[in-house]
Amino acid sequence: MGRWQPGAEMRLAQAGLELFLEQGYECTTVADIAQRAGVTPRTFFRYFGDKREVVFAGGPALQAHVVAALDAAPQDLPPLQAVHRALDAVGDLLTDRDWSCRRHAVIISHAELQERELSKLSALSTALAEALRRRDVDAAEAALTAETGVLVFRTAFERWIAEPAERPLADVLAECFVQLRVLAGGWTPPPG
Amino acid sequence: MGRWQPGAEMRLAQAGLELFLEQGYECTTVADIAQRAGVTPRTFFRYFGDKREVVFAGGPALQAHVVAALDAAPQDLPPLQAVHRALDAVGDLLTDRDWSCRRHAVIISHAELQERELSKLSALSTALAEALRRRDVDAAEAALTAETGVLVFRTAFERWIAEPAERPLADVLAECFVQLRVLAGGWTPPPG
DNA sequence: GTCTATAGTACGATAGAC
DNA sequence: GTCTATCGTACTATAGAC
Repeated sequence: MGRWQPGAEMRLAQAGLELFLEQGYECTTVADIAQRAGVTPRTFFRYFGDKREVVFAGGPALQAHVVAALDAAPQDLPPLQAVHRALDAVGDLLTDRDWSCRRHAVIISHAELQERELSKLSALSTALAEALRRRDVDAAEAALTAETGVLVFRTAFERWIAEPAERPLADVLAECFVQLRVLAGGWTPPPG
Repeated sequence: MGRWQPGAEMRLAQAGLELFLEQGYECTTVADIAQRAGVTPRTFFRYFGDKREVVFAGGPALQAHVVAALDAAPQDLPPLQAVHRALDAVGDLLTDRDWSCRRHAVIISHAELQERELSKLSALSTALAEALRRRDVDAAEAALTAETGVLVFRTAFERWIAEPAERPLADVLAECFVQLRVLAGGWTPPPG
């Protein structure tokens, strides 16, 4: 066995989330997180560019999953419906609703983390826009469609977290897409 | 004459933008900005919570102007059209396109500033949603409508900056709203 | 792994406007 | 005198350089 335990990144991510919940984001130093994970602050900055990043540890994998889902969606789907299909795939990796709630509570507890969250979702938009371009969607339309899809997802996610009743995230997402169509195009769902 | 020149905040904002353009955001310290503005770093932090804020000096006034425009819009307008009307009012205060370009160039030059920009636009969304609630729009619909409007505005602003031809921002904004309706609701503009 | 620059905070002092 | 804006200093923590 080596000089150090494997899985430093995961230990750091878990320690960070725990400490932010226990004593708050501001009152937690990088040194605290590193100590709980059994490494030095130097190692923390090896895995995470800054203190905020520790909250977004699983992000790249999630983004790759969503982009793959968009690439796998039927080619004849209209762009926004394809994006909807892709965002449904988030549910595959967000199985632990309790963890999502805790993580969300940490994020809304501090402006720095909310900023970073917006930045991460913006990066997801960009990645989805690139995937739309691979489907021969015009660049301007791709950008607007991807941003719109991510906005609807964000709205749906926040409702899902806030709701007491535990219904599938995909249901809330579909509901929000209907609401977007209503407010944007004046479309109303058919009766019955 | 007093010990200090008036208008420290405006001098700091101008010095900050200049220095970020001249030598880059990273290579500019708060002390540099303070020195060019003729104050100490301590005074910088009196006016701006952190180094990034200096780029967003005019923000609160702009937001108040847009919110006032939404409050002044006819009550019978559908929510998203009222938001569109409000965002048209941004053009009243963004008269200097050259300055907008320089400011935009600074923002896209560094991730920290892009993050803060998203955060500011998010705050604008929240303020517009509150204004929609004053028009008796349901809370969930107000939030989604405001976010959608700001998203369309952001897209329009970026196109306006990128375009070589100098057409009014309001024209680009209208174009983007049409594109949103098309991609969201399948609506197409009437021929002729 | 150690060292250092910079961001950002806390407290106190000072100088002018009124 | 009060109020407000500036400055000085000492300090912690982040983040990057060596």
